[in-house]
Amino acid sequence: MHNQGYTNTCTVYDSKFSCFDELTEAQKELVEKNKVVVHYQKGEIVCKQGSFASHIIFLKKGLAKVYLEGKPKKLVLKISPTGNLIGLPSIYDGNNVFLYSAATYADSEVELIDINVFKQLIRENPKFAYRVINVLNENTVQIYGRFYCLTNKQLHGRVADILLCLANRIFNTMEFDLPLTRGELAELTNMSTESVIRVLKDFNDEGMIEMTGK
Amino acid sequence: MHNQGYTNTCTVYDSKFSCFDELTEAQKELVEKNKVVVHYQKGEIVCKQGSFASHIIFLKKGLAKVYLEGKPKKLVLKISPTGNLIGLPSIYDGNNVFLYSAATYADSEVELIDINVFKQLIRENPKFAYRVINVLNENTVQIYGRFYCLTNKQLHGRVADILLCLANRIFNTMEFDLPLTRGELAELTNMSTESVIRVLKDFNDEGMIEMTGK
DNA sequence: AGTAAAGAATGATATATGTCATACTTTAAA
DNA sequence: TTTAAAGTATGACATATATCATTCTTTACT
Repeated sequence: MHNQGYTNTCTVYDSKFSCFDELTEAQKELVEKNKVVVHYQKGEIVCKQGSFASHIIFLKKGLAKVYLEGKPKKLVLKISPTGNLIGLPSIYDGNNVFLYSAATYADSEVELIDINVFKQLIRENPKFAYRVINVLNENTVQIYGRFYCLTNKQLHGRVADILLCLANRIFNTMEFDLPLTRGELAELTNMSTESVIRVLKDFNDEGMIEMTGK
Repeated sequence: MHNQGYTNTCTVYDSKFSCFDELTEAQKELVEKNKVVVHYQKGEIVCKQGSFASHIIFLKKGLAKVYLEGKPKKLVLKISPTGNLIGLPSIYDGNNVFLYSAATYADSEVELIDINVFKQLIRENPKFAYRVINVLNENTVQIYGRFYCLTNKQLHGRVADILLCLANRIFNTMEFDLPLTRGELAELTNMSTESVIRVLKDFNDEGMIEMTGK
């Protein structure tokens, strides 16, 4: 095995923290009054990089990918499971724009919380703010690990990382039905579909994984 | 030209925000009392990834690179000029460890601020916390751009990005003495020294840049 | 000034990985 | 059930980029 970084390399970002439990009843009410629930079907775009960020997105149910737009291809930053916030980095003075796009991997339910309300909560509730900082930093760890992985590991390592990550964080078991196409895996690992196929075949041949069906 | 992302790709992270002006006099005093000033020579390590983060680092004077440790090579996350904080992502409950290493590019002066004092300030001054969030998010924009650049652009694009970035953010002019060796440029662009040399030569041959001396 | 060490330059070669073309298989839709 | 579309598989090939060996140049030290 080649290059081992010291850092975590998981793609799925599953936050330990929920900032909302730090809110007072009155503040929770404020959030309730200033949010909207929206349903998305699989594959739909939840927010678009560069567009005006009028709200923070709470993924109440579902699964989403968060990615940077780009030609010739996007770059997936992370997979966001249920319970995560999307759009936190848009809390940035002078430039209220989504830093990234997000799209659902499955039918999802989302709460849109007014960004100004969110900002107000930060400014009036320091514990909440502290939690938000924790969430942001947790996210940073994740992304840095992935940054290292995609820039310094090669095909086999990248695919192995993703598979392990999915097993640990999404399925919680080593045996699962892969709900992603090879093309989607390719997008996640920043490589070509053909390469994914070949690497998967190698793993299968070496007996590192078992594949049944597709 | 090949692949153009929509995102900023600069390596130098120069923050617009200083969180400290949001502090009260008493709080500023608290910081003064709980900080230590340390001098580093060029090339010295300011903080080490994985070590216990007992303090936040304020780069009072100098220039530093912030990078992830890794075999076979490190990954430079950003260049931090004077006035920036290093170690903010270590504010993360349960795991007070430096997420990255940092080393100076030049003789530098640094203020070490007790991390618990810093955390306390966040918890008791929401405006300060809000500023910290701004700084973190500003950093995130930067890193994401760089992430895209290093994963999806090729040699020539990456070198061009770095040169432009240095010109814009460090030297504020298009004509400057490059204080970095080809090897250091290679580290910044995540490529081999030889490739940097060749790309620079190409740029020179095409008349895109002028090189005099080394 | 002389010498060692570090950096720069360049060509030959190896390797990882993407691209393209084609065929096969599964899934979904008419 | 047939058909079309999407996904999977595989081989040949192209290309970007690293690696290695060697030489030349600059810098720094005694």
